[in-house]
Amino acid sequence: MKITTWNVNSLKVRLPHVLTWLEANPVDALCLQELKLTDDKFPVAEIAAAGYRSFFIGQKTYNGVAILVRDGLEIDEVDLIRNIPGFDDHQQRLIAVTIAGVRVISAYFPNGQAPGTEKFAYKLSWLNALHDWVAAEMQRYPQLALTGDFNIAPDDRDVHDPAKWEGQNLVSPEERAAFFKLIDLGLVDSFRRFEQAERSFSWWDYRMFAFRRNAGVRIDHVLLSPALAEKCVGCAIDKTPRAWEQPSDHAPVTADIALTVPVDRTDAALTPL
DNA sequence: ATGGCTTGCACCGCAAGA
Repeated sequence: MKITTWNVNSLKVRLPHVLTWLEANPVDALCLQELKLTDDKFPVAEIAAAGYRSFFIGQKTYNGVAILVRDGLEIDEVDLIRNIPGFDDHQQRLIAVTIAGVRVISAYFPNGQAPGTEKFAYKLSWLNALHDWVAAEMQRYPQLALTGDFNIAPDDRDVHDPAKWEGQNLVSPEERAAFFKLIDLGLVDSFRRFEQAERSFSWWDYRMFAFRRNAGVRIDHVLLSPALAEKCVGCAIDKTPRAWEQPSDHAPVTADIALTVPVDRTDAALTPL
């Protein structure tokens, strides 16, 4: 089972990239963030034509998350969750669906702007609510993947210039503490389970030729519960779509889990090559 | 040096992202 997270920075603009990428990378679940569109504008038909079912929660201009699920995979519709239960939030930042018994969460963590700001306080309270909800979810679903744009670079290795970034948004001690509080639940950063190239990042600023200089940060993550982590055989950042024309500023991150997911053959479209 | 791009919205400049 392959699970990918990708902040697309407007699904309207990036739909061609998503479809092209999916054709080359037919993952089981594609978690998207920053849709920046209302639900009535979600491209359900185009994504269905590509062989995927869409689960989403959007809003105008900002935020919005989705999970695209490959046709034929078994989904529990009953426990579809939109946003963090009990956390009063008008920003659409989280969706969860259970795919063949695997709880998959697509989350767009608040950016936070800068430590000390109101947005930063919102980020920390959102992180706190997420923690408590995920803790409960892990009891219900031993196989759980928390994916998304975390807007947190957990380690200095995840920052192109740690000295320059020290104490700033995305790397502050408070944000990193919240990240490791999630890790303390037993979640595993799948990317770090494997040997990776130095200076591996998932986001590069549009400005100052940041991608060309590889001046990035690793803020997009796939965290896995112990039951999934022990079956995880790889995790990789795909930089190729970041080099396409009019790209998202984020790259997709894919975890490969050695799990055979039951496929409903009557439903699965066997598309000719 | 808070600039530097990109997006959406709304109206020709702004907020927000990270």
